[in-house]
Formats: sequence, structure tokens, C-alpha cells
Amino acid sequence: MEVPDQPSCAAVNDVLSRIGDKWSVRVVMSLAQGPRRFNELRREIASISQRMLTRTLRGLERDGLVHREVTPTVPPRVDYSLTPLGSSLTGPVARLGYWAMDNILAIEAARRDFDANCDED
Amino acid sequence: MEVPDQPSCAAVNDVLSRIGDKWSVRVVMSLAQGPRRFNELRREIASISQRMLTRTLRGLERDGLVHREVTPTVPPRVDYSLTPLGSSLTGPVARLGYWAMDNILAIEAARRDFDANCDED
DNA sequence: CGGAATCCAAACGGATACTG
DNA sequence: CAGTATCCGTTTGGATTCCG
Repeated sequence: MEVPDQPSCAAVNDVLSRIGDKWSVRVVMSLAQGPRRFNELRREIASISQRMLTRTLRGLERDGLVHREVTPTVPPRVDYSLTPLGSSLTGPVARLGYWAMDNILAIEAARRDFDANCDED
Repeated sequence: MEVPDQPSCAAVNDVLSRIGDKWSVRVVMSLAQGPRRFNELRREIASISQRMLTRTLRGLERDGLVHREVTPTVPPRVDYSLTPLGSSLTGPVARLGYWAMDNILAIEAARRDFDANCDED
């Protein structure tokens, strides 16, 4: 298969650095199913801390992948949703997701083998 | 589009944590074009340090994506190549690469806008 | 040639407390 | 409700030196 040439790798790395962190994929995948409020996301992702959810959303918003809509009521209401740019990312990420699901067992097996050989070496 | 369900996100995250680091994609893309020796990779990726190339290759090898072949001559010769598992990853990563190339300008523009608005807010 | 070992600074990420 | 601020341990990655 044709593969992107070297210069593009900077862009790939840039994108992967954003979505490759601990939480971005989870957030994007939640938002792919529809807009969510802050605490809705927090419940769906469960183990994420408030601080990391805030930081992850800010990063995604900064990159134009997530839209943040504040309704200045009391108490305040903030809705997050994917931008068109963010939506267009879900396809490629989902493909990588399918690959991950298809191969996670092989990867985990490889890790066990590798670690086992480390002991006996 | 259909999106992977929640449980699979652990696998996606696991994969992205591996290839989402600073160097893995560069290494995999270099190896996608054929086997490489250690210092060949180092030259191709240029800005990578010796330590990080070693660590990245070890990580990829541990996960079964890269094969390491030592020829115990003097001086030693070590060839790296993608395993079938590693090769199967280049497709999905390349798709993400195309997305990145297509949208990197939009992302950078969004960042500039966001950062500019930070100042005036 | 292809590493490993050590040292160090910066970034990441969790816990907790506080706020408009 | 949706954050911000602070503290602190962990991880990442670069520079340098040494080794078989």
C-alpha cells in the first residue's frame, strides 16, 4: 500500500500526539454519539478526573475538534459537541479502533512472550 | 458511521498509547519501506536521539510489531523490519496520516484563533 | 556498530481544596 | 454545575558517557 512520505509524518505525529494521550479518544468517541454536558462526559468516562476532562476538552477545542457552548444560566450549563473537523476524525480513528480490537490479543500475547524471554535471558 | 463501542476504547487507547508517542509512527513508516539497520533508521529520522530510537524499537518489538535480527559479526549488525502484525498497522495509520495531511492547516488555524482569543479575553 | 547506564529538566496526570 | 489552583509523584525525553 502507498504510504505517506516523510514530510507528512510531522502532521501525523502532531495528530497522534493530540489523540494519543490518555483520554482524547474516549472523549471524542463519547461526543461522536451526540453532544454531552461536562458531567455527562465525566460519568460516561467514569475514571477520568475533573482536571483531566477539562484539560482534554480544552486541547480538543483549541485544535478545532470540539465545540464548547456556554449557556450562562445559574447554575451554568456547558454543552460540548464535535465540530465538522472533529466528526471527520472519527472515521480514521474508528478504523484504527477496529485494528486495535482485531489485534489486541496478538499484541498482549507478544508482550507476554517478550517479557517471559526477558526473564530467562 | 458505526463507531466502536465503549469497551473497545481500552484497546484503542492501548494502541494509541504505543504509536502515539513521539517517535513510533516515524519508525514504523520508515520500516514500512523496507528493513533498516539501526543507524539507517537514525539517519532517516534525523532528530531522534540514540536512546529514544532504542527505546522506541524495544517497545515496538515487545508489542510484536517489529522484528529484530542480530547478526553477531564484529562489528555487530542489527536489522529491523516490520512483522506481519506491524505491516497490518500501516494501513490504518496511513489513513490517519491522510486525514492529518488534509486537515493540519485547519488545525493550525484553529490553534492560532484559539490562542489569539485567549489574549483578548 | 549498536547499544546500556546515568543524570536531569520538562510534561503528564492524580488528589484535594476552593470558586462563581 | 463547571470549572480553577495547588501540590506532588510519575513518566517522558534529551545529553552525555561508557561498553562488547
